[in-house]
Amino acid sequence: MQSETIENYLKTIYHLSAGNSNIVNNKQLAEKLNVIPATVTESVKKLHELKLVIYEKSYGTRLTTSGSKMALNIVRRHRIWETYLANELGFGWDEVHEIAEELEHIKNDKLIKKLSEKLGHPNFDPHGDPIPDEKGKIQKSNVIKLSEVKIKSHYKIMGVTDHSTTFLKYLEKHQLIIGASITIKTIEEFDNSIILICQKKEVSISPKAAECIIVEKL
Amino acid sequence: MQSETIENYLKTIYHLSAGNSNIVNNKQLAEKLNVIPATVTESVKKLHELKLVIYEKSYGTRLTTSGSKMALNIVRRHRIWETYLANELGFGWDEVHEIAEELEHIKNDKLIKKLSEKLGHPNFDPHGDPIPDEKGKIQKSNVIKLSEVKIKSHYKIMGVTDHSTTFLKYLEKHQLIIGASITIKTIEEFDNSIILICQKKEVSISPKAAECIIVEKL
DNA sequence: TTATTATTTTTGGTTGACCAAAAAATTAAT
DNA sequence: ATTAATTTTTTGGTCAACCAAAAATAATAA
Repeated sequence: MQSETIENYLKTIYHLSAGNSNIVNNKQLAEKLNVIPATVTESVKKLHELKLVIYEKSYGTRLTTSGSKMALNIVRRHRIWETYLANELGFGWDEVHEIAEELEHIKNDKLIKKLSEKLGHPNFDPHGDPIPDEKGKIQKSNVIKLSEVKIKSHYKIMGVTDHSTTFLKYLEKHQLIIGASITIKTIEEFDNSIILICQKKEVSISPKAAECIIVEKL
Repeated sequence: MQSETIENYLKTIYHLSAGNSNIVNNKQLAEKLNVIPATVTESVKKLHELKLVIYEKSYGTRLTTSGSKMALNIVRRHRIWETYLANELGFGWDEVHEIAEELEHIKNDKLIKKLSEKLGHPNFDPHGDPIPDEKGKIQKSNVIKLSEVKIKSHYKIMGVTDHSTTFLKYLEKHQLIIGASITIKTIEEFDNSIILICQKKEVSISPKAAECIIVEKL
């Protein structure tokens, strides 16, 4: 089995099992990997042989310890590259994923080490997703989307995932400033709008906008 | 045919034909690509179908205009990456080639554009090899190794291709400074040592050291 | 020019990653 | 519990990129 194929399978199993070692089924995998389930059956058998997953017939697949280690390393590479592309090379967040899908397969640990160093060894990527360290350890994040906040809690606005001028204008109009602290007042039952207090003013944010705003729990 | 395979064939044909459209034969290609000649026969037939090369049976292969364009683009990508790894990420010149062999296949023009921009659109890589521009144009270089200089000519020391401390000590001892102008006095017939004048002092450089010093003709 | 050597091509075969369709097994619904 | 729907696996097959060995062609030397 080719290393790029292995990496893509492990990464996908990792994501589908939500970081835990939950069981993943063939149909899901097939969908994410753009192959048919029959192909997945074949592949997971081989990965089982390689002791990277535990595959139980007609039941499902989960990562072994070494498979998990590899998966975390790929996730690390992917997110380091995304962060590097965004922060050091000025790419938009909408562009970085696709390029990182290719770059993540470059096999050179020193390269990732250098990139991480340049970035100041970040623990989170621009989307707020954690970057596993060299040993695969993940730092728990308090960073979520504004659309996921709980009522009456306090947050800090960390950034946005949409850089369009229309969205930036929206932020300005609603007086939302990156770095500002906010308190969630209520969430409208009718349309899920979020009513929050920012700089002592009450503002209402649409669910669509809330999807694009990254906040950190205080 | 997979794009990475195509790229490796075109790049290799380009190098073996020395930038011109000289004919390349299967044996040479097979050697460089680490495959047997029979495989090359098969592949160049396909490349001919794709109009990227002109393959004449039992005679040889050369690049078409579009094949040449592609080859130059790969060379560009390779050398931009090498330069970036060396200049921006602090890799040694001995390390960059291998990594660039992988990175050159990442298909994203904007990425190369950004890297080139960061580097100030260099026309030459750290080895003195020219970097083709976006259109494939190559700037003729006056940069050569000290081992290739002509007698009684003037040069400027541009850099070195060996970064070991032993070599750097050698340079110091011989009072060779990057940026300094030099004049070639003679070349020893016996052992090809180069006698040159640098900062008004006469020094003798061994052929081995001369291989690692990059100079520009003035 | 003929023999020898080198190179190229042909032929038949492998492996990895995939697919389509049929069969088997599992899960859900009545 | 039986049927129906879904998911999984099996079976047979493709395609790209490779190889080994034999046959054909070209180049070189005697």
